Amino acid sequence: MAAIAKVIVDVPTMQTDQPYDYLIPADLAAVVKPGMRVVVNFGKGKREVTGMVVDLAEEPEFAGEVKPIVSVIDLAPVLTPEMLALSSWLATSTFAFRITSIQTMLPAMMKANMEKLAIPVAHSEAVQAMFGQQPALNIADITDIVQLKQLMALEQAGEVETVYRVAKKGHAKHVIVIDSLVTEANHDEFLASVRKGATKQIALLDALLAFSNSQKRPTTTEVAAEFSRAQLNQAKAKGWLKLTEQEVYRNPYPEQFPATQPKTLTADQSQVVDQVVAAVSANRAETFLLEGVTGSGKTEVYLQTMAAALQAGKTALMLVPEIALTPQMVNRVKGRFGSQVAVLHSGLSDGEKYDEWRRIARHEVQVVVGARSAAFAPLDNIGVIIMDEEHETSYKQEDNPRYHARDVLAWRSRFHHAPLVLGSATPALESRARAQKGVYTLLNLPNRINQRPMPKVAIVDMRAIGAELQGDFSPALLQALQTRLDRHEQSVLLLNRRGFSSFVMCRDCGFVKKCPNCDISLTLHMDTHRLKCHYCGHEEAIPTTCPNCGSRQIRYYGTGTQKVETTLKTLLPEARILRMDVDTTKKKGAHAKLLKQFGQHEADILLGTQMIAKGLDFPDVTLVGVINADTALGLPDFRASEHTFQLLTQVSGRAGRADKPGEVIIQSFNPEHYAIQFAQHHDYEGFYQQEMFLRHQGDYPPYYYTVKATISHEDENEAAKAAFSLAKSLKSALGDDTIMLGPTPGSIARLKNRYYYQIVLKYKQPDHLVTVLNTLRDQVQTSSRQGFQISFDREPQSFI
DNA sequence: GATACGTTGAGG
DNA sequence: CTCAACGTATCT
Repeated sequence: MAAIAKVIVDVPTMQTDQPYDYLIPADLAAVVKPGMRVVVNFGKGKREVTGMVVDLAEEPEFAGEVKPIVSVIDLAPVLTPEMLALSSWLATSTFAFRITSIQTMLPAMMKANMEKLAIPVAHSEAVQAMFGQQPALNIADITDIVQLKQLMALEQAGEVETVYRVAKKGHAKHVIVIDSLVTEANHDEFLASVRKGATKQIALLDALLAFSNSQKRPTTTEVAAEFSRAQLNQAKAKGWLKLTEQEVYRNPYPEQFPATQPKTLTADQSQVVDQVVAAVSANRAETFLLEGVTGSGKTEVYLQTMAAALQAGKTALMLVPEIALTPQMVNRVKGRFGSQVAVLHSGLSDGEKYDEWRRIARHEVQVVVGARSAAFAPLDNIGVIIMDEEHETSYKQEDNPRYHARDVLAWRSRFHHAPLVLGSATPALESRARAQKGVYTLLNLPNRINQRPMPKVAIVDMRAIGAELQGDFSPALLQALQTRLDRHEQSVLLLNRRGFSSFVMCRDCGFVKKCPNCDISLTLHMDTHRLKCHYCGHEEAIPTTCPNCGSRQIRYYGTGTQKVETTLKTLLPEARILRMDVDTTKKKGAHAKLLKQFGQHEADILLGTQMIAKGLDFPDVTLVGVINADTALGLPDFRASEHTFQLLTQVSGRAGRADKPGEVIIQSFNPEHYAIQFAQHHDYEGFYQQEMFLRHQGDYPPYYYTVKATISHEDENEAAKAAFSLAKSLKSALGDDTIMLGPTPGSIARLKNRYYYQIVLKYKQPDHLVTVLNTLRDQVQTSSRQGFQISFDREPQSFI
């Protein structure tokens, strides 16, 4: 029997990011297993922390005193061996702490809260006055400063002790079910025992009789409006009913879903399904890139491959971007697989997430659909993994651990020997390039279902309009909107909010000032009134006239949805407008509600930001307008063209999904830009070729991997010095094939009184770099003074 | 992250 | 000399 447990403690710092040896007490010997959370003493004081058992051993590795485990939190492991291994890989590959990785795999509700308690040890008068009958005081609850000071004095005097304890949170939800014992036979007998005029009791008896007759077992909460708990308890004492406590799952989707039948596949679709299913049957961890135009029936392909995995007695995991996880989407999956489905996304409450998580862990479901974090769904025996809209940037987590869901899924695909399907109409360049190299198997769905044509895309040159421009609307777009209003058809208007007001553009010629060294747009800094390059640190004054055409119309560019809505209301007073942006969708369920309203034709125009580009399918939408296609193009981001192309293609696919032909109007200051040109012709492959050429020229991904190192300190000089010394060490440790940019000050150079500097590395050999960065990080931490924070972000989404 | 324990420096 | 204030090594 193992005597030692290797425990990762919940203290997320660099120095404690390693397993600690703890003695397993004899009475817990048979209980403690890897994957269980435990409570241990850590450090010198009486401090309890939670930890995760990651391994067992016969003998301690640590030479010093080994403390015993205080208690176990779980009765069964909450992490499978797979998840423990995954957490270890995640920590090293993202430079995150092991405990942080572990915590992202568990539902938020399982994160234990610590409470700091004051416990009396003497019985003095002062202690009596402070505590009264209470055995302990929770220090966090004490708001009175005077009381707090008294308590501190008592601790000094040794009359009070402070202790850290792990506070267990409420976990499973329980309901109390009412079993009626009232029958036709005994109803009158019970009635006779009740005092005359006791209307409530008589009503309760009648209700109970009704429950018996209809075989209903209501819960106490369901009848709370009519009968209080006190009344029910009394009735229980009289033998009218039985109360039983029952654990329930919170059901976030209580409605019944209309069952959907598998659709007949087109020849293209069957070919794709056959290839993936072959990999499922062969237990082959093959990665497929499914490139399918909007409307080509990718979802049906997903559903049928998942069905095949289930048929083989396996499970299926499907990731969808948060904003695409609409009720429409969920209905479709639940309709096909019914109660075998668990749904995980950020819209659920912590309790709901916990319950869905447990249903998965207990093997009660075979299919999981969810957003990014669902990549860690505790599914066993996975047969197929699907990632829809694989190019979506929301798959990358922007705080620690900075993982990309695609990498996590690839890991799990290898672990389970199950195929991974990456699907998109506009794959990320990295993915498409891997398919080119044969790392991924490329699958194509080039045609729309029912041979529907792609919508016609018109581009309006905003530079040529001048005085006829009304707000942000060209005459052509206004005219098209008016036509839809007359025909009682609907329109979708996209306002590209990316890069709002962060750069300077000429209103006359569309010129955007670029960095002379990096060929990347300069970012506007309002604090210093200068333009800066976030790659190399180049800086210059804001021009007053356009360097290209001499116009004075060069200014900050940007527009908000609210402003557009106001102009639109004056231009088209009879139009009913629905605005969808971060402001109007903040509340839970607001997103779904707005879409439903629009689906029921309660508005003529849906105006919104990127979020309207996905997951909506309305037959009456025949016009899609893009108010400003260019905003993202001005961003200091080498992926700007890619994102613009993806967004325009995506939103174009929203027009004319039914029998009515669709029209797309794109307003642009750069109509000849290749991203806009290729989007106009729905030409992903053309865009891919062109963009790859430019990436090659600029030494950008996918030709190079990238990593962003950020170093910060309270003192600006220290931060700068550390950044430059880090740069120096990097230069000597890395080969000539690594390109280093910076150090430059962070875009928000000061944040929470800390100064940030960053270095961007472009490199070819990922394994070597990970090793170098990991050792360097440890060196910086130990050899130099404290006060530094250093973090690495692999394949960052933003370089500013 | 929290703690005990070291080193400093002002006040007596 | 005392004590608090600050810095820092350590946690199994």
